[in-house]
Amino acid sequence: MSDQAKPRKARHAATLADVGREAGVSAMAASTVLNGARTSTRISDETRQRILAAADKLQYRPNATARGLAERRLNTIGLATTLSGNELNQYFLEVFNGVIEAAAAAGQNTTVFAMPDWQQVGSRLPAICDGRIDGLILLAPLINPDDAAQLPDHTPFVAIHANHAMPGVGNVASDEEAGAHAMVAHMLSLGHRRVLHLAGPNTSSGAQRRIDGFRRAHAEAGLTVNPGQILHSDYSASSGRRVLTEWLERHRGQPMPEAIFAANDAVALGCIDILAGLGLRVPQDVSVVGFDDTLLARTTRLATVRQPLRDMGHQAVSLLMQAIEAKHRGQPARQATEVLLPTELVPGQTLSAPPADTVLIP
Amino acid sequence: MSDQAKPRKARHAATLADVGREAGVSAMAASTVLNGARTSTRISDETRQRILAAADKLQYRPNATARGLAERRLNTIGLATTLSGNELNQYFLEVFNGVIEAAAAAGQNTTVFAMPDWQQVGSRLPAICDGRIDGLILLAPLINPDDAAQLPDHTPFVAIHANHAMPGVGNVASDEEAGAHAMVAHMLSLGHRRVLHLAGPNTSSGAQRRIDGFRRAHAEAGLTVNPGQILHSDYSASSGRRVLTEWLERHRGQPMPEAIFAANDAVALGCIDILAGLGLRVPQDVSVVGFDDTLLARTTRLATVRQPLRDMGHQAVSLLMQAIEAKHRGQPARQATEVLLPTELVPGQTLSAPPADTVLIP
DNA sequence: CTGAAAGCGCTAACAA
DNA sequence: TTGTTAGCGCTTTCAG
Repeated sequence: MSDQAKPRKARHAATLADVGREAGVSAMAASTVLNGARTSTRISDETRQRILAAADKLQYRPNATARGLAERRLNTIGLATTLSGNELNQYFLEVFNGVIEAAAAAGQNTTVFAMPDWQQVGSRLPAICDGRIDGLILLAPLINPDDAAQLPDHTPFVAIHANHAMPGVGNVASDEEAGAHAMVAHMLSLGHRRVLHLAGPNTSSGAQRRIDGFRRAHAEAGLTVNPGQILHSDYSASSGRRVLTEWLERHRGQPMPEAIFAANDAVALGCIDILAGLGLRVPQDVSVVGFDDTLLARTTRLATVRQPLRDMGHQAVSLLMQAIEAKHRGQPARQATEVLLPTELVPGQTLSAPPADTVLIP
Repeated sequence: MSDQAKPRKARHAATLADVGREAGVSAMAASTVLNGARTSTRISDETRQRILAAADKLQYRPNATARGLAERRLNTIGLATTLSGNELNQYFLEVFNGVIEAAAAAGQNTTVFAMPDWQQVGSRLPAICDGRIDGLILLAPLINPDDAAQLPDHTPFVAIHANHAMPGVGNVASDEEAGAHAMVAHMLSLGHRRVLHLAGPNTSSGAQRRIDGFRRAHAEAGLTVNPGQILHSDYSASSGRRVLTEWLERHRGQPMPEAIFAANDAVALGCIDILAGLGLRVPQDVSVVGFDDTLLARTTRLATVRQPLRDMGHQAVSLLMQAIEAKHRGQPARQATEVLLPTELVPGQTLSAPPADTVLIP
C-alpha cells in the first residue's frame, strides 16, 4: 500500500532532508540555517523562518555521527588514565574536574578511557584514535620511549605529568621538586630533624622529583639523609598503613621520627590512622604532611603541598584544543609545548613544631 | 599532472576502499574481513590473507564515525551528573568507577556530561542524544515529572537514585532507609540517646529516606525525635562544619549530643574536624558516623553505612545495555526495571558507646 | 539567494 | 565466494 520504504533499522528522528521537504527547500538550505554551515551564502529571512518552523514541528535533531563523518570532527576529547589498584583515585578526580570544565567551556565532550596499566596503551591507543575523539589527554602516563614514538600521528596528544618527554606531545606539569623542597625546608625550619619520607613507587617519576626536593632541602640545611629515611609505598592509604607499620615494628623502642612527609594525601592519612592506633597525637607527637591537596586533604585539614590539579586539567585542554584547531586548519599539529605550574604550601592542622621530648616508638 | 583529487580537508588515514584497491578486491570484502561485518558470506583464506596484508601495509584504521553512522551506534554510553558546588564529588567517583568498569567489559566507552544543575537537563539532554551516545545513565537526577516526560525517546535511559520514577526509565537504588535505620538502631542499642542528624539538603530525596530511617529507628526504640535534632546541610564537608558550628554556638553550655549521624562521609569528616577543634575526642566524647562508604571513609576509618556504589554503576550499565540491545533489535526499548540493592554497616573507628559522663558544649 | 551533486567511510541487501 | 548498489545524515563545492 505505502510507497514508504521499510528500513530494517530504525532511522534517526528527523533529518535535514525531512525538514527541507517540509519547508519546501533543499536539505542544504536547512543545514545552513539550522547548523550554521559556513557555506558562502545566506538565506532570506522568509525561508529561514519556514525552515525553523519545520524543524520545530518535526523536532529536528542534528546527528552527531553524520556531522562527525563529514567534518572529520566529533567535538569530543579523550582522557586516558589507569585504574590503579582497581580504583580511580583522588588525583584523577581533581584533574578530571578541571578537564571536564574546560572541555565544556570549549564546547567539547569528554570521554574517559581507563586501562588496567600503561603497558596496554601501545595496543589500545591506536584503536581509540579512530575518529571518536579529536584529541587525547594522557594522565600521568608511564610510557616507554619506544611506545611514545609509535603514537598515531593523526590525533593530537597532550600529557599531564608525563614520565618522559614524548615527541610532539605537549606536557603540563607542576613543579613537584620545588613543592617538596619548600615543604621540607619549612619542616626543617620548624625544628624537625628526623623526617621520614614515605615516597611513592619507584616507577613514578613524580615520586623521584619529590625525593629530589626532600634531599635538596636537607642538603641546604646541612643535614644528611640516610637511606633508611626514605621508604616506598604506592599512592594508597592502605599501602601507607602497611609500610609505616612494618617500619615502626622494625624500629620499636627507638626514637619516633618527629615528622612524616608522605607521597600524597592518601598515604598521609594512612599514616595518621596508624599513629592514632598507637595512641600518638598528630601533630603534637608527630607531624604528618601530604602532597597534592586533593579533596581528601581539604576535608581533613591535612597539611599538604598543593598541586593545581584542576588548573592543570584546564591547561591541558587548552593546549589540546590549540593542537586540534591547528590540525584542522592543516597546520602541523604536533608541537611539544611544556607548561610548568607552581606548587603551594597548605598549612593545615597536622604540622607543628616537633615535641619538646623525644617520643619512643611503642 | 596528477589525477588525484586534492581535498581541502585531510582525509582519514586509509579506508576500506584503499585496502580493497591494494588487495585487488572490493571494499566490502575488506569490511567483512577486517571489521567482521555480519553479512551472510565468507571470504576465501587466500583473499583474506591478501586483505590482511594490505591493511597492515596501509595501516588501516576503522573510522568510528562512519561505522556509527551506518550502524546507528557508537558503542559509547553517557553518564550525566552535576558539578555540585562546582566540584565532582566522591559519590560520583565511586559510581563512575563502577560504570567505567562495566562499560569497558561490555566494549563500551563512557562519556561524561556534567552540568551545573539539573534544571538544565531539560534543555541539554536532547542535544546530547544526537547519536554520539547509545544510551545515558542519569546519576542522582533531580528531575521534575514534566521534564521526565519530555525525555527524547530514541535513546535508552537508566537512572541511579532517581528522585522520581520516570516513565520507561529503569532505576538502580540502594535501600537508604533501611541503611539509615540499621545504623541508628545500632547506635541506640549502644546506649546513645541524644543523636543529632546532620541531614542532606531538602531537595534530596535520598536525604529524606535517611531521615525516615532515622525516625523509624527512634520510634521502634520508643524514643521521640524532636525537631531541633535534625539539621540540614548540603553534602559537603564545609557545609557540615558550618552547620554544626552554628548549632553548637546556639546550644553553648548545654549537653553535647552523644553522637552525630551525618548525611554522608564528607559531612561526617567536617563534624569531626569541628569537634577536634573544640578539644573533643571522637569517639570517646562524641561518636560520629557517615553515609556512603566512599574513599573518604575508607581512608579515615570512618564508621559509615556502605552503599554499593560501584556495584550500582555495574547494574546501571547492565540495565542500559539490555535496553540498547533491545532497541537495536527493534524491540521496545523502554522498560522501567527497578533494582534495589542492600546497604551494609561499616564499623570503622569513630563509633563507640556514649561517654559515661555528659559532656557539655564548650 | 538557492539547489543539485558529490563525497565523508562504512555496512547491508541483492545479484552474479 | 565475490562484486554491485544503495544508503546512513550532513557539508561543501559549484552552478544556476
